[in-house]
Amino acid sequence: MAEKITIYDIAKELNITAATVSRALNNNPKISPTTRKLVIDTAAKMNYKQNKLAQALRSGKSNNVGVIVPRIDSNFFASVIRGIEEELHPEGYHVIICQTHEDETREIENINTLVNAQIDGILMSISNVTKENEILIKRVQNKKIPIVFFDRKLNIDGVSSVTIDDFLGGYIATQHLIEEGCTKIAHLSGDQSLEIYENRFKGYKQALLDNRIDFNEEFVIRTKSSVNEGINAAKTLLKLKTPPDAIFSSSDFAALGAIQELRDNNVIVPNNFCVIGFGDEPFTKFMELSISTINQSPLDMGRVAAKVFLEQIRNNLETERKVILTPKLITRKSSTR
Amino acid sequence: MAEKITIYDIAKELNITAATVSRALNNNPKISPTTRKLVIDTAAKMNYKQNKLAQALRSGKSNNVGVIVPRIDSNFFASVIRGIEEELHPEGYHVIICQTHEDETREIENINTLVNAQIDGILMSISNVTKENEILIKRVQNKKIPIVFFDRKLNIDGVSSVTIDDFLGGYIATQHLIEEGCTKIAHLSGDQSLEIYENRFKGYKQALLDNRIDFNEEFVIRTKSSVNEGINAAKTLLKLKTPPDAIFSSSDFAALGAIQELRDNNVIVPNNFCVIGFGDEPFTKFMELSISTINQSPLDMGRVAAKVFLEQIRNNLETERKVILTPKLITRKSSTR
DNA sequence: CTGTTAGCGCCTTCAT
DNA sequence: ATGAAGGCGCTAACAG
Repeated sequence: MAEKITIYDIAKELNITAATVSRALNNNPKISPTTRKLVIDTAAKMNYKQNKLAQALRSGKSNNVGVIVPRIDSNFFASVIRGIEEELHPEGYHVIICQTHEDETREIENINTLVNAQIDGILMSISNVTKENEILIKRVQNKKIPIVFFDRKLNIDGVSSVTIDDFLGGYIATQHLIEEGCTKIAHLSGDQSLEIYENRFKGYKQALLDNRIDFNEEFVIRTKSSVNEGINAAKTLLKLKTPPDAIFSSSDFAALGAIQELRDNNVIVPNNFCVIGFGDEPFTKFMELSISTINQSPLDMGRVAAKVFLEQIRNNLETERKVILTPKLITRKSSTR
Repeated sequence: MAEKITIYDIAKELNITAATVSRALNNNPKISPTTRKLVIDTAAKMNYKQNKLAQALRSGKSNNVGVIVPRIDSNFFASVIRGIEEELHPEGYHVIICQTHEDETREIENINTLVNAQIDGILMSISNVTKENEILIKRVQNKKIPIVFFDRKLNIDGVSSVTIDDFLGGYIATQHLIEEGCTKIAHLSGDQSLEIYENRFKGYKQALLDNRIDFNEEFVIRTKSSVNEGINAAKTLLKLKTPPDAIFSSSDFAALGAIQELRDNNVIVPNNFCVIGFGDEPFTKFMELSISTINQSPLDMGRVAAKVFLEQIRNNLETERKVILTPKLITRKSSTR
């Protein structure tokens, strides 16, 4: 009862050949309706299940795609993956998850093992911008394996990507703070070798410029995306001789930390100090002092990335697509007076 | 340059046979060191990559495991998956993600497609308790495919599981509220056909009993795990002629909703009303009025589930394991006076 | 130590 | 409309 049933078993049962069984099962037009029905029925009766592995080896298509992210337990990446899975599942693809933990070696290793596993495509958010992984990715591209970047990308000709307009995100966040009356706006930035952080920073600067506000180098602090680093950044900022009156943080977590530190120093948010984050993490909405932020629609990002992948597969990678989604300003209490 | 290199190409290059190449590459002892080095070197030179698909078909081992969860974009499941991935990756396994969205049909379909894809095991959190999926799971079990349940399980002989002690979780949460001086404790429960919710409820009742507090049917409200349902539940509770003075919620989200509604009705938390949730979702810690909760150590749960799977594989499923992790009480502001 | 053979399960020419 | 044969890439059994 636990035996593996193959098309040969069905063939033997019906005194026909495996090829016929295969054809019947695959809706091949040149097969008699009688035989087809017979085959399908006995296949069901014998509880036959197609071995996808054999089919994959034969066809060169595994129906698996690899998704590489820094880590999966962040709401952003989990949501993107959800979008990818939901879009790809109906098309018969499985989603294989890999994490890099921002580690360059792991990133390279993940790409290699996915390729060896004969995945049909890679959707990834880059962790490290290095020559080495760029070379590797180009090599994968040469093997005609579609690659789609989402969020954090590398600029490579012919490689598609789905991102949001981070420049615009930085711009509207800053513009919003200015409209709320803030003039001394600090910026908590991430690693600017990653485009997303560079662009948010540029958007920030442009908004200042457009409003004739001087850019102040002291107001820009490099932080990781964590509550603690936000706390430290706020400490630094408060020590300045002319401290800022607002923060645009590239990370919701850092924004939260900053708010905590501000409050600990009796700075009243938002009355005396406005804060806006980036990412629309769930907690920003839940706080009593809800945190303004920029929404990146991760679910859509995943869906679109998946669609781009499907398009690539269907058009033989002829079309390179650089999709740019529009960030949405979410104004909440932390920046509204 | 983008050609697929196989062991035959290497064999031809060296005027030996593919079998020898295979042996050399697989560290087969009976091969001369000279040949081995030669093979390995030219393999590297030719940029040979093993085709895992062929190996999988040949060996009957795909080195893929399927993970089925209701959805991936919840911190709990994402963390479990992270744990699974981290434990299994070094062992050469890939993790395939499937979501059910609590839909019974999808759950069954996911199991089937994973089996067809020749995965080496299934780790899952059950979405629906039905005869149908129990039968299917037993059938998978008969095929000698290891199954490991985590968190939400089915009780099936020979199928391993990793859960937390939900009874204890419900008990210590309730006990804590009692120790804070609460006597009229309500309970927001999930779907009690799922063991986890049934057991949390039982733990709640036992704690009441042990403290000689009468159980009040009116105080138990069935909610889904959402902020809105928490709000509605609180509304209902506040309308009672003798409303409760505390809530033990099986869900952090419902707990949050309840707190919001309480505050909207000028009930002061925690002074006049204590609330404790379940799950230790990130936001519970971040709130200004941080929410007490029960931690389920999802990362460990994932790791242990993965270890149990590996054990099953290695021992030919001979050992059935029912691992029960200990929940941790996290007391925060919402329940501490 | 290495070559020969065969087969994992499937599908797709090429014949008939 | 169906059968025969071969191969996707790999490895294990059997020889020698």
